[in-house]
Amino acid sequence: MNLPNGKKNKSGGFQTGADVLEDLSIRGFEIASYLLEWRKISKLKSTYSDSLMLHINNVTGRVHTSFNLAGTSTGRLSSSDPNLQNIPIRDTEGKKIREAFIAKEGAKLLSLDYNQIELRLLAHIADVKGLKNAFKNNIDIHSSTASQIFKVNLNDVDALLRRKAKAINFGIIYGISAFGLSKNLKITRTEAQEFIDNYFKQFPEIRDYMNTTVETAKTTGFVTTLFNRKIHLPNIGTKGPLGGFAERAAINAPIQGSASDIIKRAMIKIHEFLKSSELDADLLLQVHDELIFETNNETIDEIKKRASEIMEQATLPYLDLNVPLKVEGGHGINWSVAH
DNA sequence: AGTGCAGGCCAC
DNA sequence: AAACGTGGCCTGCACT
Repeated sequence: MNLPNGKKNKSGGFQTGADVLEDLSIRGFEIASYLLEWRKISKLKSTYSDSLMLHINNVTGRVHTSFNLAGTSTGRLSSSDPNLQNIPIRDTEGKKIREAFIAKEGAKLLSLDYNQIELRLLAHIADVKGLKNAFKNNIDIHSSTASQIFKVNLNDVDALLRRKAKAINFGIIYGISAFGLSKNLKITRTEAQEFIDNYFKQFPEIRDYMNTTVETAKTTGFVTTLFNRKIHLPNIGTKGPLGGFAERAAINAPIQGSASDIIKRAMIKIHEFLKSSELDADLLLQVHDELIFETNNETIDEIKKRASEIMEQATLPYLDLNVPLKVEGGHGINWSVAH
């Protein structure tokens, strides 16, 4: 179509992913933006609108998922038939899907989610002073990070600096590379490498954590969560791309895995609490760092208070974190409002 | 008609 | 050699 040539995929065709189309669109090729729009709408229609209808149970009138308790390497749950852990939330069209999930008459949906649990656990596990201080003082973590790595006052952190710091914070949890960060932020690899160097200069404990974690994994073949659950890494230490994937998984697994241990402990404690109380509430869903309840209108505030407290204290008595866990909540007539 | 893979894209 | 972690579902296509 006389479009500029892009990269080939392994089948020999041109890549047409969203990042490629976005670039073409910016460069004035209108067809790319139309295709992006069509892809977005058809994704919502086929995967969510059409499919969820077919999953409505004709006895209960509800959609019921299946949770797989042993389907991930890190200890997370997974959800299927339908997957209710990837319901859209980000853009306005997607939010309309969430609005379709409504509470029964006389009740509301209550969503309680852990604020930045993975970065908090990284701060604890790697004993990162710069991160721990920010969390203890309740400062927005991405702004705080931007302030520290770009050497500006907290008040002078603008949206762009915060966005960059946020991308780095996420990248760190995943086992960052200059290549990945540059692609994500649409900057050069040199710039990305400078960001990463600055980051490690401000938070040297994180570099130490990454190095020792990968070394341990190479020696033992596994890493562990804060609750001593093992995660095996059969490809660690091998040559080639698989070895690289295993190293990044080794860095990520203790963080993601510990977070999943914690929310599972919270779910058990909340179940026991609800069973022993007279409160009218049901735990409907878990979405990795979030629990969604359906609660009687009169008991929302009580459930919110008690369940949040259980979630925040869920590591006890086995483990006392040196960073506070924080739970935020919202409620409403549908899932979009609740979140 | 069923199976499997690749590419793409939704969530945390 | 690939290039940021964990998943599941959809379409299109090749294959049996």
